[in-house]
Amino acid sequence: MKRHQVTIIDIAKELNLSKSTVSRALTGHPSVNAVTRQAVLELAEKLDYQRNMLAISLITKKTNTIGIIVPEFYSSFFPNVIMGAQEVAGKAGYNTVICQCNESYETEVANTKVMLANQVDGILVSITKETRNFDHLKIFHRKGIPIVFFNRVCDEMDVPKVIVDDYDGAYRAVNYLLEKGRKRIAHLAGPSSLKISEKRLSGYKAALKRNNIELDEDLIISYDLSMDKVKIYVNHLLNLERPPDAIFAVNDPTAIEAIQVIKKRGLRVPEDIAVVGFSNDYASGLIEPSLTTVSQPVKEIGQTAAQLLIEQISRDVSDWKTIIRVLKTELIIRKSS
Amino acid sequence: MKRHQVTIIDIAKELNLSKSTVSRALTGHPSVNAVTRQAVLELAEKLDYQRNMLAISLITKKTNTIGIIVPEFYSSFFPNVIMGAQEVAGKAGYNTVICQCNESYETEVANTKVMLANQVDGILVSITKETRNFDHLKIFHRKGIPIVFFNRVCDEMDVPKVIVDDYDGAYRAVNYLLEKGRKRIAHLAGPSSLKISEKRLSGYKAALKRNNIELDEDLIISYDLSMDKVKIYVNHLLNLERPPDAIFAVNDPTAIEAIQVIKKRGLRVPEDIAVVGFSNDYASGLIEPSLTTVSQPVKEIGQTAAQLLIEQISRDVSDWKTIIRVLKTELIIRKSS
DNA sequence: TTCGTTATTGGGAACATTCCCGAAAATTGG
DNA sequence: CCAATTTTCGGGAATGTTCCCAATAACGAA
Repeated sequence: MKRHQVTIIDIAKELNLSKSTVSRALTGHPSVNAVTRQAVLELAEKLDYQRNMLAISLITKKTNTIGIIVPEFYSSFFPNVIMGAQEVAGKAGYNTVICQCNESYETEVANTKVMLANQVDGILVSITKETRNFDHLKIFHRKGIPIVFFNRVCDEMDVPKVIVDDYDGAYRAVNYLLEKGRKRIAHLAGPSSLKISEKRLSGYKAALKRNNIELDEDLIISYDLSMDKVKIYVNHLLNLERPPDAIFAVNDPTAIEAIQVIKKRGLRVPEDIAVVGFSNDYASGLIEPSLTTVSQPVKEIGQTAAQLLIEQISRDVSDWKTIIRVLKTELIIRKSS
Repeated sequence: MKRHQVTIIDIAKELNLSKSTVSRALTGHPSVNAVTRQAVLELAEKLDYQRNMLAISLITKKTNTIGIIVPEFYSSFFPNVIMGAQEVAGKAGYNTVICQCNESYETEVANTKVMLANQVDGILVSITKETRNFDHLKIFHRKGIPIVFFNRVCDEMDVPKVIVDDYDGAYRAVNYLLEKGRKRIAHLAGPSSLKISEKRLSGYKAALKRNNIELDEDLIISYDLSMDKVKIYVNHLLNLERPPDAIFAVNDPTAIEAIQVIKKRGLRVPEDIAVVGFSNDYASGLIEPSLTTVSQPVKEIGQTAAQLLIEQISRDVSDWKTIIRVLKTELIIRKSS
């Protein structure tokens, strides 16, 4: 049973109209008689007519689809950002194609090709920890397809970005630890390829400086965010001659992992060593002791990113804005500090 | 600067060929001279030609896209299933459109329309807690678009399904609690509209019966999975004249929430009351005490679902199979029991 | 040389729509 | 009642491909 899709031509024939008229009636074009329109609409309803978006997109060169490329689904961060983005995209009539890269640069490039082939009207992207070359993303810019970065942004591209004030968040977190009397604060930093790592690191450094604490490079460990390594680094820190009395982690999963390791060693959090994370993931309120962390307005990140993208899409290529929207963080103080 | 998309006609003109020949060369059709093909391929490369999938899909009536509809992104469950599904779909050359419904029936129906409009080749779906009417999904069946359910399946449709043995998992969990000497085990059940709730409930009942424990209806609370209600129900249970000494929750978020409430009341887990969940979410290993739970092969669920769907797509409508794939669960014993 | 074959290629319909342009019909004003 | 509009509609090109059917060229064989 080959099912023939109902087309405007079917409707046209049945009503003795031309496809042009049916098209106009369906799209709400003003120059069509009210009765005719009514008849078309009714028949369309009756035949369960569905407009063929493929054909429409082919002509209009617009798919009403945006792509979202995220590096991972490990924590609750990206799923939540996506929810925010989908919410405003959906309201604006855009569909969403989501790609998750498993933190792999190659997958990111491949996903990028998928988006291109699918002719998305624009993309939202947060890069993987491996991404150092941005040619695959610059293609979009060259082709006139809007792109908006969020969270993990690309510094060498002049496009809109949605970030939080990582520097300030880190600064406040470390400052808080110092106020609480901590003297030796270690930092489990992310890879230097990511701007967020750098910013959080410099916030950390600034807080120390402000409090006249000398920077001890031994206490700064930059790693690639693969969770299995956390154990090694935390143990390394605890084995130092003068171990830290606090750890500021680049993100919550790292902080959570660190707490596990510390507890396993028989040390107490926060008595022996305080831990602070970044992001306020779902899990951070659950772990024992609950994690002090710098909370990001996750959903809002997704919303503003999508909004910016949609504005960009409707705008003309010539006057793309390179807005950088910086959202506020909030220090959530819990038991781990 | 209006950017003219490079088409096969551009290539054809430049090489003094017809678009037919170029098309054949590009698609690897055998009946085209080796030199011609080479020339076409090279020029295509040089011009950065990209096939227009819209046009191709319009003709072939195949978009190479599958849709995934999930009820929520709250826990790590669905993101992980999606990762599994995307993995096998991607390898088979399929793109993925993901929709998340916020547990809203209406959003699900809307998302369903999106999928239809986008002409997906098939969909993977797990219904919302509100879904009781399945007309919006039956449409796919009628239109000859394959559909595969996973996790939260629809009982009244004869299509492939991927589930775990919920009955068995619940049975083993409750049985374990009984072996540990618990006498009054409460069950925080999910809404009866979901098959998984029912199955887990009956596994619970079976385990009690098997151990000659009389069923106490007061200990069974069926709720709608909205987290804020857990507090009320757990408190209600603890206020009973003969409060339970264990709680078996329909899923991990519920169990985790229950633990929080119990702890807040000053009771100890598991000494005063044991808690067991279902799914082995990311958070369940982190909470204190760590949660005993029935683990599901999450990624595998996504993989098999996608596999089943793709088989269905390539198959002819006439001989669709209605396979039900039941995966195994595993009882993960941690500190909460 | 001529005919039958095979290897290549071209032409054009089809896919479902939109949109521009012109034509027919209806309405209005004087 | 006729010209001038305005309203309403149809025709056909265009979107970028695929695919079927011919047509042309080349190449042997008779």
